[in-house]
Amino acid sequence: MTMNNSPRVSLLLSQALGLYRLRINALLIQHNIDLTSEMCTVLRILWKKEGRKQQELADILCKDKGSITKIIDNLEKRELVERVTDAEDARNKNIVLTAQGKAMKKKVVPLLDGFLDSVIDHASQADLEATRRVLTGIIQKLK
Amino acid sequence: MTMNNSPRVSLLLSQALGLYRLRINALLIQHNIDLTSEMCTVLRILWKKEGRKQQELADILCKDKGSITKIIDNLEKRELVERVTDAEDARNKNIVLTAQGKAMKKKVVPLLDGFLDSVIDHASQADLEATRRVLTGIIQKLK
DNA sequence: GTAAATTAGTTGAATATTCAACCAATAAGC
DNA sequence: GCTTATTGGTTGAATATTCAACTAATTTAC
Repeated sequence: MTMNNSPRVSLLLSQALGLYRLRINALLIQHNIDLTSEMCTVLRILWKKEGRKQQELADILCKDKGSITKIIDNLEKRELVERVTDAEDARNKNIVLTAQGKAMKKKVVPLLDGFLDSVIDHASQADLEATRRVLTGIIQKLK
Repeated sequence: MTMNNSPRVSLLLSQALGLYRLRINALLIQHNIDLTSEMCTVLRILWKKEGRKQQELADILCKDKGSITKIIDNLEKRELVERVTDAEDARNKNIVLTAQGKAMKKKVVPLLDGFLDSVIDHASQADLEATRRVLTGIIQKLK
């Protein structure tokens, strides 16, 4: 008789992501940064390339556009980004960074990168590659 | 010069889990099952071993006890579980399944298991083991 | 044995998420 | 050129999540 006691990948995903959010939010509060894990994820995309429209952000993050509307609301409330209606196509709103939003990058990126690296420093490169391969496959399949 | 374009594991996690929830919720609606992905996760634990207390559920799922309170509220509203105050220690509430809650197992488990297996059927056993190893390590580290 | 500390659960506020319904702007079809 | 379809964004309802403050029950310390 063969036993399969491996926990479901989906369960591990849910546990790991929940803990990530928890620790990242605590880390941000600890450094007096008024942001959440999710707001940082959106900001990181904008820090790479500013002026993306909301639907692009939703596509990149595999989220509903309504979700993005509310995160942008919260970022705008903190005066880190602004919505700029596209001159070419007035349906689009391009999200641009304010000076404050740009300045935040220097504080947040090193902090989060350091943390995120430390979380996976126990794993071998081969295992990390396998993990990325599996997760990417899952994402492709579900998208 | 070496380039590292690997996406962050944390980002892949967030994308994959979001898509899982999306597809599972759609699958449940499609089969006229009035449950969410999260409710199923809690039910699956109870189907394995009934009568757990809320704090145990929170520990297993790495969630805040407030989260569990609300999921149990929703399961109770659907008359699938009941809170039974422990006779030994009146602080604990043991969550037991109703007849309906037990019956639901036959419908939900094969459906979800089939789906969850299909999502990872593209991956090799070795890659899946590596993925479980990495995720388990992350969970240990963050807990 | 009573006071203090701990543990289990609930509640309300803030954020996140999806969905469906909606509005506005643009694109396609005829 | 109009009508229709599509696309981008917002909104409100329902659920999920955490946190901090709270209540109630039990345990620990003296």
